Amino acid sequence: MRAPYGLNILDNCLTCPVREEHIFCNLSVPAGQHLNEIKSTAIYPKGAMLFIEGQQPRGVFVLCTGKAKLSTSSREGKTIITKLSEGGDVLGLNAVISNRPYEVTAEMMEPGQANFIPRDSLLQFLKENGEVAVRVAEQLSRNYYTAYEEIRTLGLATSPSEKFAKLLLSWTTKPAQTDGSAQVKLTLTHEEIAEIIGTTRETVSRLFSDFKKKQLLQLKGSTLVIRNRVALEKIVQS
Amino acid sequence: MRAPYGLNILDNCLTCPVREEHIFCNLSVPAGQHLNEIKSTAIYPKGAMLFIEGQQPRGVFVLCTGKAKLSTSSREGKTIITKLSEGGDVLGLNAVISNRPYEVTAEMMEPGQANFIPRDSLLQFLKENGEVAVRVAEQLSRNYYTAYEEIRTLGLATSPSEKFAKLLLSWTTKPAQTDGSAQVKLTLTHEEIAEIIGTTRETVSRLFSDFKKKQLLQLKGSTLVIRNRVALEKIVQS
DNA sequence: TTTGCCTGGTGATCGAGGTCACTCGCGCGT
DNA sequence: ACGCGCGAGTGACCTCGATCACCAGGCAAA
Repeated sequence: MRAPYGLNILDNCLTCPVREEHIFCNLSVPAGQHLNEIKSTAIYPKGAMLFIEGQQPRGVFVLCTGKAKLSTSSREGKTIITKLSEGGDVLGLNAVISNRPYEVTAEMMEPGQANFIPRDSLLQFLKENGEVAVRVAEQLSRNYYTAYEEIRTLGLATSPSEKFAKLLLSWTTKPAQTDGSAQVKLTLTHEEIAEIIGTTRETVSRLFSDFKKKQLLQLKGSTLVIRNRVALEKIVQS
Repeated sequence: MRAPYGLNILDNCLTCPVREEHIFCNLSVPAGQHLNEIKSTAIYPKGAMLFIEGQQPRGVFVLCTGKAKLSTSSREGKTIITKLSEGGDVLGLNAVISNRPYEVTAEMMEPGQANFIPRDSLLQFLKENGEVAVRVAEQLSRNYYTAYEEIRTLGLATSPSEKFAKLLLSWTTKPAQTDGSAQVKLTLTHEEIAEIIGTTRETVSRLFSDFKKKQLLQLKGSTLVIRNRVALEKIVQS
């Protein structure tokens, strides 16, 4: 099955590669079938807005492929990115459950597919499937912990270099590699990194220069190489 | 019934003055009785720690009277206060539901009574009382929104004066009074205010001076008088 | 190719606010 | 009365990072 933007559509949750981690997919057969009926799927281009901060919640989006960023802005235009989402993430859950406006804007950074589940159908589905409701509660509290991590970063880690180091480490905790070096594909612009750690484009640029000079990292094309993990951890401290 | 610290113990949830707003109190009779059996109650002095960040969750605390502050700290000792709690609030809910360590420390600021519900009993109770489980989910998402408000304050409202103005306004949105002035009893030290808005004691002190000079506020003993609400709102902007 | 536009790098400047160092005043216990 | 400790007010200093202002390279559309 072919689709726009050169992507294949995943129209069957049973063969979906993100099936395992997914709170709405790895379900009992009847529940899964019910969910298949109420969901609709679509491919979104880069830059597409799944939903915008302040909108009334229409439903949740289940990101299958692609990447999205969640952000919130002030009226003067300052923006912070609060989370980067990948395949398997459920977006807009809190707003739907509490029936309050979306607290963030969700924008596609890389084209990808997302399933949409309308609010009413979802709530009905949850009432009928207690098992899934429990997963939703767990997901909500995971979201809450993520939010608190953000609060700690913004409120306690004072200097940009500290936050930058923290971010770099968060990108490489997953592979937990070898000697002390690790590689990451760098897909964010300096501007976006600045919005994550709450500083300016220029400062991020200077931080890269600094850290390169101090042998903490290295750039091979768009691949970021962490050279000295322990030194980064010492910068983070807090 | 008399108790330490000159406080009366509320031993009956049915006559509790915070009964209405309380997610665990305003229940059906059988559920309320069940809850009464699994809860224990105690009076805590000022400075008492209900629980500490990082501890495994033992259970939730239902604050009946008194005030508590929730805070999180970095290793170097920097602290931010994330929430001030009053009668009716449920503390530690997220940690209990998700079985992760308490994400904050809860410390009594004014002596008061709290009911304790052990984790196991609560989870069992929730399984048997779906209605209450729903309220818990709603409470979780309320907590989440509060956390996001905090993220916005820390990440978007850049200057201390902006955050300070925001805080002052948050203290007086409730009475929504008369002409444009409002009164609040000031119970926090400058140090604590600094920990709420993420700055230093000295800066808070200077902000009070500044705002007094600009006729925005006034101090009568420990009573804070907001003199010019609109001007504060203009400072907040964002 | 040319023309933009977006991203990135870097210097210069400047001001807000953190830090340090006092002092003052009040309440409290002995 | 005395000393003590805590909260508060304020001046002096100095650092860090935001801001402004350029410029260079890469990439895409015309």
